[in-house]
Amino acid sequence: EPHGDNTVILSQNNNYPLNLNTGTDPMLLLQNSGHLSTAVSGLMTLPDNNYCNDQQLKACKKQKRRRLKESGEDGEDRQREHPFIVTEPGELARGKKNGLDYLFDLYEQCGKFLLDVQHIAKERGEKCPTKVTNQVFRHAKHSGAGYINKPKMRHYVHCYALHCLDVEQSNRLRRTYKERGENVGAWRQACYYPLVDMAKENGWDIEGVFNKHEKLRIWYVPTKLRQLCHLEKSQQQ
Amino acid sequence: EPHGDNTVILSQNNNYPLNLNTGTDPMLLLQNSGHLSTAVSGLMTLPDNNYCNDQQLKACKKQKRRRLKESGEDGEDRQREHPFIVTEPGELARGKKNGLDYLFDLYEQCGKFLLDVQHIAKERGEKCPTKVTNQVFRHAKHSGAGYINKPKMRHYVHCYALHCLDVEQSNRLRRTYKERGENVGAWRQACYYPLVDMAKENGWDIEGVFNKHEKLRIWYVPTKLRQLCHLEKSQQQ
DNA sequence: AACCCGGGCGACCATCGGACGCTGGTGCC
DNA sequence: GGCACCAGCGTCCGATGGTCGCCCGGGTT
Repeated sequence: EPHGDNTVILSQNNNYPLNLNTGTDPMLLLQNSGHLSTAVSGLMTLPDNNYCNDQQLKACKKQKRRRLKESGEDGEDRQREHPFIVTEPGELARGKKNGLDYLFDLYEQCGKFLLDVQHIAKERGEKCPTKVTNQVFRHAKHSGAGYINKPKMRHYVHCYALHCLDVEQSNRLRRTYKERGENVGAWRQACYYPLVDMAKENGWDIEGVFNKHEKLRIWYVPTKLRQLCHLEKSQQQ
Repeated sequence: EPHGDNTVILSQNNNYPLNLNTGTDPMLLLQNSGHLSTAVSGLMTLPDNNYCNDQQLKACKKQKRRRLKESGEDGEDRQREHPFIVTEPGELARGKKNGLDYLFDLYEQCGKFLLDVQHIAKERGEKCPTKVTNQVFRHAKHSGAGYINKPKMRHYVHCYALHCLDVEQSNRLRRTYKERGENVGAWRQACYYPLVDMAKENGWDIEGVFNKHEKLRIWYVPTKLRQLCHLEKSQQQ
């Protein structure tokens, strides 16, 4: 049973979120303060998944995608990036994989691209973004950084956040997950909970947590993280 | 020759913007520092007015509008608000008109509605707007403030800005324009230039000028004002 | 070679900020 | 009453933030 990021599963009988991909509880792998997450009854699907389910529309979309692919200018397809694997700090990924240091460097690159965009905007007297926007991704692509794209960067923001806010804990988490042979998805899920802890210590203001950190301020707080904080807060008292 | 807000006209032979509605130069009415606006050659239309000019589309739109009006539920049309007139501070508008104190009060009301929306968002763990957004206008409408709407509020933001940042000057401007029997459009145009002055004193950072003021921070800087600042800056040196 | 797992990212959607210009209220003659 | 003026705001538009799930790379058998 595969599940996407939209499904956050909290176990019924203990206080920790359960990762279904591996069948192991990721929180057991963490030496954190460990008093998070009160009981939640059953599975929880957080987002209001209102995507259109119309059959014809879906078929149409699929056809369009195929058509684009086939007609595509003699197949000069951009290769997709190698997938990430869980690596220790400083470790280079072997084979056709990318490591997490590289992932985090992508966020630093985006920060630089944002600075570019801000300078250009100021020069032109246009409105000046404070966050990494579509415009920044477009600028990155035009500047030759075709390996940067919005869905990827948004997907791992909270992982980068943990890396920024508590390198020690982030590094520990990486080592632990690597050791146990967990996949990237499991590591990514696990990154949420230390952040919820930090939000708690900051009066549940996760936005504020991001804004206090120079490098984090430019990233939107992921919906999922905000929801987890809210859920946890309302369970707490 | 009527012209909309999209046309900013700078006279060729003096240093001040010219208001075409009245044929009088609004800057002559201002006792401000008065060293703004270097020469600009000829008429300037600031926005890139890329509106679709297709005939059929326009006809279609017009028909749609008419249809909506005709089919409209037995004509329980919302009456439009009385137009604003230039009033002195404290002066109540006579007849079927509204005064400028009332206009500015609308901005205060929007500020309150934003606070509501922020509280609700925080309660629900949703993302919390820092500016007056569509959502705030919707909330205002639902709360019975049907007289508040986005186009109106955006139209006069810079007038409210002047009122916030320098009541004295704002009041003087109102009195002068009233005295001379200028219409609201002329007064509104005149409000731009003192703000450009302030931006100049603030290193041309109009965004910063807005952000420093508690009540102004929640309003987007109008495009036109930003453009005027940019134009003025690039003429200056 | 065949298979399946899992994750990269193209493409979609609701909604946003922003603006135009029609419509009709209003005062004047 | 008729007319001309002008501004309120309904309605549109391009672009945004946000996300899904198709597709295929890659490792395993």
